[in-house]
Amino acid sequence: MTREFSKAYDPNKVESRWYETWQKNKIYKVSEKSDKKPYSILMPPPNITGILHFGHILNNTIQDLYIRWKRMTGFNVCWFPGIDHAGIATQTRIEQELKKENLTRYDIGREQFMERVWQWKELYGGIILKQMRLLGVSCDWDRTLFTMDETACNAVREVFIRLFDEGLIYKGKRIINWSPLSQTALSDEEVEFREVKEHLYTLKYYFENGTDYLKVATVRPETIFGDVAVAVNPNDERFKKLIGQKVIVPLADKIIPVIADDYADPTFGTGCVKITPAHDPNDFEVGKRHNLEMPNSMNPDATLNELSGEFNGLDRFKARKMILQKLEENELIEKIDDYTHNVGFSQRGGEPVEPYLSDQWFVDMKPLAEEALKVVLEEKIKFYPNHWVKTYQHWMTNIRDWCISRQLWWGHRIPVYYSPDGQFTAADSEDSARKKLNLPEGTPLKQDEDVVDTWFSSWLWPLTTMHWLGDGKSETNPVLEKFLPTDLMVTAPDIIFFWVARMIMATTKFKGQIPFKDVYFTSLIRDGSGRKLSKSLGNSPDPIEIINKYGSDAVRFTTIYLSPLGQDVKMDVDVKAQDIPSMEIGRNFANKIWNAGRFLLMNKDNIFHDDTTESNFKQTLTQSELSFTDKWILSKYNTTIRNIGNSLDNYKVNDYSKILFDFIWRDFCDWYVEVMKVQINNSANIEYKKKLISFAIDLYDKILILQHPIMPFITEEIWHLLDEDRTESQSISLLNYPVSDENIINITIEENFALLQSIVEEIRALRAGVNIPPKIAVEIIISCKDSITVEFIKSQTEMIQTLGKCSLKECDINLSKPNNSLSSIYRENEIFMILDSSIDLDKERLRLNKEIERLERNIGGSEKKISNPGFVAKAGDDIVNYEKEKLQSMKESLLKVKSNLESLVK
RNA sequence: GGGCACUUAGCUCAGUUGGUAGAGCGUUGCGUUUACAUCGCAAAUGUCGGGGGUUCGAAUCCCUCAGUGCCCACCA
Repeated sequence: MTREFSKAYDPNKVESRWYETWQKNKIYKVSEKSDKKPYSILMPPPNITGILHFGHILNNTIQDLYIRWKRMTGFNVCWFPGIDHAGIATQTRIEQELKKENLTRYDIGREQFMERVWQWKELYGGIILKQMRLLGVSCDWDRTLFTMDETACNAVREVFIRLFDEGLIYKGKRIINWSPLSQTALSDEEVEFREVKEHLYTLKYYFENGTDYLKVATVRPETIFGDVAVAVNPNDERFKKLIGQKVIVPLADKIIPVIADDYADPTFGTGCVKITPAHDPNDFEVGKRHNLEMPNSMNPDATLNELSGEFNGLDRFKARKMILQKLEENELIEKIDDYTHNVGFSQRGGEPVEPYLSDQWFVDMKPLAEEALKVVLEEKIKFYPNHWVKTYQHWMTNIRDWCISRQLWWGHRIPVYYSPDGQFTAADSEDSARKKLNLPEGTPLKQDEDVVDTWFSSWLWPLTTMHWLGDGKSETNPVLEKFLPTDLMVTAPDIIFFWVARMIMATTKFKGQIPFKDVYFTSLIRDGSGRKLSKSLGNSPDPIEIINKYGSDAVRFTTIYLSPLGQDVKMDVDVKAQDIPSMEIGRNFANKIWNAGRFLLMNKDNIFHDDTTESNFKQTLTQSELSFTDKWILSKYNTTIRNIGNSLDNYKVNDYSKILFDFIWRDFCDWYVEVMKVQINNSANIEYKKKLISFAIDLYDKILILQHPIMPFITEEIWHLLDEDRTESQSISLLNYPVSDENIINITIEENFALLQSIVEEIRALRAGVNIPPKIAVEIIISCKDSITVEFIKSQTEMIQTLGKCSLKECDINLSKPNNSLSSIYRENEIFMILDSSIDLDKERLRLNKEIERLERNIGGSEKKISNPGFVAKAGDDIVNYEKEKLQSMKESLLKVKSNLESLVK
């Protein structure tokens, strides 16, 4: 062999070479000018601080699979890649670096800080996109968008202004989720609730004049310095007469009223609740209703402030301890109970979120949600799996305003300008702000210091990737016209609200179009004990290591193979060894595919060398030269193509992988190749052999195309090896995906081949049952149920003999069982295996007895069914007839097995 | 508290419109036949979570109970 075709497949020698070649030849370059039907996908942009994890692998493999498949089925595909600036994560990263130099961002100032971030972005920000290349993703990298690119910035600004002008963005003083660690507001979606075991402290709030006190329960005694009232339920008889009286806040010497509000639940705690409007959303509402003051007793870093007297400057949790101590000393604690409740934690920082009263910007979501819900309920956008629609609907109908301002520097700065006298407006420049506010030229304006939530740029992703500017002047362009709406969005379900829902809102609102037609919610990858793979849990091996170990194709295949639509995937992770052993599925499969190709080429070479005519291999078998098995594999091949199409159309990607796995391994390798060997060995006709091998290579070529979307590298490599004329600039990924030819699918042939397979398997089972070594060719006699079967089996004598390692002595109808023989029945055909006398027959008797038991059991069930008048009357004719035939067949088999057993007893 | 999903062989999961169950891994036995030991051949293992209902017939449809996972809300 002249080619490099090692015994075992080595992905490391293949994968990176091909990726470079594809890039060099720009084969995935996209033009919006193509006449082909468009097909597009938006790549969910990974964070610039991120590194590749298994979520990305699954997600991008699915996308690449569809991109490659659609590209090969005649579409002009465009996969828009990109990367997200990830406000909080990135800023935190840079601040950590500054900390090493004993600096804070305030020391170097906003401008310099931004420079640092951009420098960092240039150095490390693209790592994850480079890692994704290892996966073989076939996107057009020239179209990569960064959410802080100028066009994206413009769009964010314009959208902000537009919503502001429509009154859909407003500024408000509200209780928001405050992250003390990042010192910024968060949206509701960025808060995770976890169950925490704490204590419920019942404190004594003494009446202003008197020795009696009110019992007030709280889990957060550190917030007492923000108390402005104690609320009781107006219908609570116990406290009715106390309403309007004054009590003293413990340790604070502050006098507050007892008020009546429905919020107080008489059945909970003591029935009295302290009202701290600046530190609890419910208390805030009570405060508003009663027009109460809203003193803030905390600093942005969650230390107590000067309101808290001697506790000023203490961290909230330390303060709690100290305050409790002091309360204890002053006998102000009535009792302490264990208490388990849910506490909100910052999703990114991991620390408990502080409900915090502050001025923030909000988007009024209700007007946007209406249309966004409609397009999903009307199935203009379809969710796969469909059950996510309910989740989506629930969120959309109970939607709350989105807090979009972040007290960060890294991000899109809020385009709002303030005049010295407190007027403000949103505008794209100071000048236009002055105009909007009717201020004289030269009036100094101050821009808002805050930036918007990262997701405020992400929600425009369908538009910004396609160069939409949002300024009303360029509402469309050739890219938008071609590729919007996109066809598929592939994403994890955990960002359905963060991202999917908001993209739908933004695109319907600003463009009047849906952003995508189908949404595929991927599985979540979990470890053996069901935990989500994550860096913080330390249960996620580095995907790069796994790819290096098993190959990208193997990782792609295994991941898809194990990921059913709509269900999470458990993988046997071995973090210590940086290993995921189940990746062997894909690696072994790749090796199998490799070796099948190797087999074909070895044969091609052998036959070529034997050939004196030197004619080429372009000639293949004619229709009349096709053998039964050739026709069978063609039928199976076309069935496979049809099934693949159905699976992919319905987003059953793991079905797709299984269909190909079974077809290539079970049908093509286990059976067709084995039969092919017989066909080659049994023919002396070199022309026939050449045609046969050409036929097989031709078929294998197409099988590789079928497999290409899920295993791009190995299929490209073998496809090139199979034909030396193929040049480097040619690619299997640009070929047409085979189309199923229904006329070639032949059920009769598939059934007959199944009979052949079963007969061979019966023979193998018989000899395995008595441990006959494979070198001994046993003698077989087959007694068939009819002459058609006799004819068929005789035509397959060579196959049966070779595959069953036997010699077929006789085949006819109604042959009787020879002495010293084993027997087996398959669909009323009896197979006898002649033994050389001395073999112990006990095992065989046991086996036959078991078979009799099984048959009798099934016959019993079947008879019961048929004798049931309801069954015969109500079941369909075909089912009743089928049942009758089955019963008849089983009965005949039973007779035969019984008589075979008797012959052994003799 | 509300919602969604899941419960099938030791493990991970298939099971299309209801007709008494399949695959891969693992286990056991045999095997080195010139594609492949990252392989081949064969074998064993299941009252399809419990109970009830609809039906001639339920892993499949309905109800209920139990368990697991996730999402939403979040009473001090």
